[in-house]
This record gives sequence, structure tokens and C-alpha cells, in this order.
Amino acid sequence: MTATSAGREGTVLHADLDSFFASVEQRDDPTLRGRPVIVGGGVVMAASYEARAHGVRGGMGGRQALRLCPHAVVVRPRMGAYAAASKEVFAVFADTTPLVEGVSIDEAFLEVGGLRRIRGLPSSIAAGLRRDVRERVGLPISVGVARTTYLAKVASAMAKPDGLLVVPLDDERRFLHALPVEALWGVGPKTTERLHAVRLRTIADVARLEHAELATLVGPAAASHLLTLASGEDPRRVQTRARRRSMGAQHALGPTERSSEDVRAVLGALVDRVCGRVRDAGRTASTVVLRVRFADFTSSTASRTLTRPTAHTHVVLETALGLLDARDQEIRERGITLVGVQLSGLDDHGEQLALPLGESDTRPLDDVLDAVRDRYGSQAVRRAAQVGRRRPTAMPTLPD
DNA sequence: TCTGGGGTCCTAGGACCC
DNA sequence: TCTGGGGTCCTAGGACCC
Repeated sequence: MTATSAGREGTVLHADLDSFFASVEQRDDPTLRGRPVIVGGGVVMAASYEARAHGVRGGMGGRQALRLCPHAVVVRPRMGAYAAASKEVFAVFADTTPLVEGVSIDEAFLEVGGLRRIRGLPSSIAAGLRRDVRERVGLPISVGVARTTYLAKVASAMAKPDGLLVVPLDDERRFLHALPVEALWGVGPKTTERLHAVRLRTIADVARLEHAELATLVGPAAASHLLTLASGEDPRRVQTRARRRSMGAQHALGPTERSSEDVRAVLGALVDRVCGRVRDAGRTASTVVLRVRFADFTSSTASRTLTRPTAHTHVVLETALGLLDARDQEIRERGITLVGVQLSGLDDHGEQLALPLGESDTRPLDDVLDAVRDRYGSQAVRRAAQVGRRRPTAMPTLPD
């Protein structure tokens, strides 16, 4: 056995920007540095570490966040700035290794196993990556280094904020088995509750189970997945991600925009936005999914598969409005607080199968809004136009 | 915890076909 | 005519992740 540490390190890096949106705000506005910053409004989309120290967490209601941290500075999200920053960070990733798997706007896996001769050990590559992101983009980023993607991800979470954690091969089992079950990928609140109910609290507890036993709790597929993770075997490799399988847009409705005219205008704007993105990606979709959330915050979906794939705003709009009309009664009775549309069944042989794009789809938002204006009046259109023109949350790391 | 917006995957029943 | 088994697609819902 060689005594070098070379064989004792995994080669997978998980790099994760620290409270990304809030860090961008603090970078761009020096008066925010060192202060508790909350990005968002109705809900907290990101909280700086100063705000987290007071118990503020992502996803939390804005009112509760301000109760916990009354002196926090609340900043409106600037999606364009975050998308630009993300792009710069991913450029640093790409300069580090060609094998980058984007997970979301602010995190990625990097495989650095083949780079030892040129760039050294994974742990020193990781240190260099953190330094480069700091120098070139001005943002703090935490990195985990391990043999598998899952272990690297857990490690980066434990390294935060602004840290680096290496899981040596010899320590894997000890590291993994001590973790609570909710640290397993795919175990959320519901599954945690189910596992706790039968006294399964740590990953070690799960690792001891037979597949059949666990399957009765979580289903066969999830059982296989969790047992694999709990054993540390995670066969998943770092891969440039497969293409996107769906695209969607949704909008939470305020109390003033819930008339059926407003809802239809908003839906029109959302359809336009999504169709524009699908066209920009050179793709088509085969299924239109309408999403509705009721006043009690339960939600439901309705979908329709088209006879041929399309990226046409007017085809999707007709379909989406039809699905909405079919739910009209229920919406009137239960109240509506969110409307969304999702296009799935994305493919890329649209050129052969889809209708050619016409003139009317090159500047479609105005057409859509004109049509809505004729039917519903200009008040609804003004609000809907805000929805339609708003920049979507960017996921620039995923190929379309 | 009184609640954004963007995604992924799994399950399960029914229709339909061979 | 009755019966079996398997595969695929569509739809709806649920859970989870960032």
C-alpha cells in the first residue's frame, strides 16, 4: 500500500455557492455587506448568513422572517444579475475540468480524476476552484470532495459557509452512517416522518434494512435508491446533463388579480413566455399541463397531449384555455391562488413534425395581449404584461 | 411555516393493442 | 366465443430538490 494520500481521495467535487442570491446582492451593494439580507418578498428566496443567524431560512414566509430578524434588509430579486453571475461561475468550472454537471443555477458536480498530472490532487484543485471563483466573480463558494456525487454533495453542505471538506476514502462509512435519514437524497418531510415512525433515524439504521422491508415504507424504486445511497455505493457518475424534459412558468395570484379575466390574461402571458423559451431552444412540446392552486393551497393539474408537437403560442394557448375552462366551476367554488403552464414531452425533431413558425409567433406577446385586451379590457392586460415580460428564473447550466 | 418559481422522477389506473 | 398476459401511452397526483 502506498503511503501517499493520492489513493485516499475521491475525485468528485460538488461546488455550491453560499446563499447565492444574497451573496450577489452583497457583492453588488457594499452597504449590504455584514448585514442580514433577505432576497424575496412573500417568501424568502435567499437569506445571507447574517440573517440565517437569526433563524431565517429559504422558503420561509416573509412576515415570519421579519419577525425573527426585524432589522434585515429585504431586497427584490434580480434574476438577470443572478443568471449573469451563474454564467461566470460556470465559466470557472469549465476552465477547471471539461466534465461538469450543472445541477441548478448555483451548484455543479465536477469530475477531476483525469487531471492529476496537470492540476494535482482533487483537494488542491478544489482549493484553487474556490480561490478562482472568489477572485474572478467575487462570490463565496463551498466545495465537497469525495468518491461519489452523493458524498461530495453532503460534504459541501457540511463545509458551508465558504469552506472545503474532503471525505477521505477511509472515513466514508463513519461519515455517512452517522447522518440523519433526512440527509439522504430523496428523503423529504413525508418520508422522514414515515421512517421516524418506525424508529429509523440514521443512515446506518436504513443501511441495515432488507429491500422488501424498506419497500413497504417508501415503494420499491425509492427503496433501491435509498439502500444504494446508504451503502455508500452511489453508482451515479458525473455527466453533462441530459437535455431538459419540460419547461414551465407559473404565477402566484394576488387577491386583486383573481377575476376569471385576470386569470386568463395571466395564463396567456405565461403561455407566451414558455413558448418563447421552447422556440428559442429550437424545440417542440407534445403535452400541455395546466396547474392550478386553490385558496386552501392544495393544487391540481390537468393535461392534454396534442396530436402533433408544437411551439406555437396560439396552439398552446387554445389548449391551456380549454383546460382552464373545464375547471371553471371548481375554480369559482374553491378560489384560485396560482396558475401555471408546463410544456412536457420536449423533443428536438420539431422541424419535421411541427407546424412551421409563422410571422405571428415572432413577436407573440403583443399578439396574445391584444387578443386578451379585446376580450377582457386593458386593466387585466397591464398586469398580465408584467408577468409576461418578467425574466424567468434562469437555469443556464442545463442544455435545452 | 400562511407560503416563489423552476424543475425531476415515481406510481397507478385505464385505454388500447397484440 | 372466451380467456390470458404483456407492452405502451395518457392522465393525475404525489414527493422531492434547488
